[in-house]
Amino acid sequence: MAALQFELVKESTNGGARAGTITTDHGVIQTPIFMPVGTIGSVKAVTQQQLKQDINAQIILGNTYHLYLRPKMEVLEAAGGLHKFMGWDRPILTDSGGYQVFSLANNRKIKPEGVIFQSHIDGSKHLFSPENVMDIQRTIGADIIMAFDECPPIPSEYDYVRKSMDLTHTWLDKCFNRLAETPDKYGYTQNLFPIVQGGLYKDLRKASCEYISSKGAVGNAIGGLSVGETMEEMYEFTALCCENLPKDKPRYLMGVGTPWNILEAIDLGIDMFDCVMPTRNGRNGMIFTSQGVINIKNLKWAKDFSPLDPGLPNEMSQYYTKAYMRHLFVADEILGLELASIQNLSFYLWLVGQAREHIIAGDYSSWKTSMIEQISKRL
RNA sequence: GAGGGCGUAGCUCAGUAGGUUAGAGCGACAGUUUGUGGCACUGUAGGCCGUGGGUUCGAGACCCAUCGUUCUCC
Repeated sequence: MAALQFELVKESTNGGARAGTITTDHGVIQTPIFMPVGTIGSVKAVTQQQLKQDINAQIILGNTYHLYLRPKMEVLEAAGGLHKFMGWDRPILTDSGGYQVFSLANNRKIKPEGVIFQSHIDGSKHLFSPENVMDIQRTIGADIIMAFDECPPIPSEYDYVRKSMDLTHTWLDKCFNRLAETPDKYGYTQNLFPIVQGGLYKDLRKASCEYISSKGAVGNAIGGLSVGETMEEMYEFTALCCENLPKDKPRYLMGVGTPWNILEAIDLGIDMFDCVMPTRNGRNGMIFTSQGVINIKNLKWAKDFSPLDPGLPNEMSQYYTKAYMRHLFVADEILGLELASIQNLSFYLWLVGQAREHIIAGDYSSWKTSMIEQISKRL
């Protein structure tokens, strides 16, 4: 089996946007792509069949930290990896748990050799090091695995961010070494993506990009954004990273974002995205549609019997009405969570598919401007 | 018929020894959510405190009457 390959299909002439294909041992991904988040082996409220048939997800995410705690490695190993365990034969990417260093800040301690986490489930303590995070990701068996990094909050002091970045770089070397020492477990290739850090400091970001680029990885990720900065800062630093990361490798902007964030970042040269927003916000009643954003709990939808999203080709978006969706949410019905998740993910996947088509057609920038205006409206 | 309990926000109820603009939970309405611990979080509106008298500087609290409701006994 072969390492991940990235092929550029088309590049914009008046921006950084590009269309490409990523080939993995579990199939091809057409970029730019959005990857639904399935932290513990489940894209919450959505079945694998729906992911394929309704949403057209090409790759999904898992999370090392969460899968390690549940169902635990012995189960995943016995199952033959996460693909078989959850019944998903398309590509999977696992995040390393680096983000949990940030999001579970109250329950961990950072040391040079790794991070000691206190489990949010039973309070037990676990050391996550670059080495054992690689081992864990070997057992989970994702096609793309992420380096173990530290994601400092924004704002953070320069000295802290610099030290944190150095630590992330040191850990990166250890990740590569460990991966080289250990064989693929399930007969297909696992590909390590390093992660750029450096906070909101241009010199650090640039240095991090250079260091990450020097590793010659098959793909590269930008971390440490969408953690408290303004939208302008996020775009500025995304642009800076794109300029300083290899052109011929996929670029993954971690944790981003809103639909309009994604369209802007595509224009800057990003190929891959993931975000909990379509699923988590969907479960809280925020519906993304091709016409704009809906808070489905609002009274104004109570008697609106128009389709949830008349602009999507997706069957579910045509079949159910806004009024029915509001009813499901007000009544706290489980089906509402499911339909909202499917709608939002369908929309995200539709949107990046449209972006790809317009990149190939050569009119991405003008399309992007009008599309952002349309989809960011509050309905 | 006799005796007792209870009437405070849409609902369920708190309201200390009578002391400024009467509170909570739920519900309603709205806002937030960016490499997912947490169908979560934040806010706003909504009350002649059943009604009418009285005591008092001051009553949701005390007294009288009245209406409603509920329980026990005959």
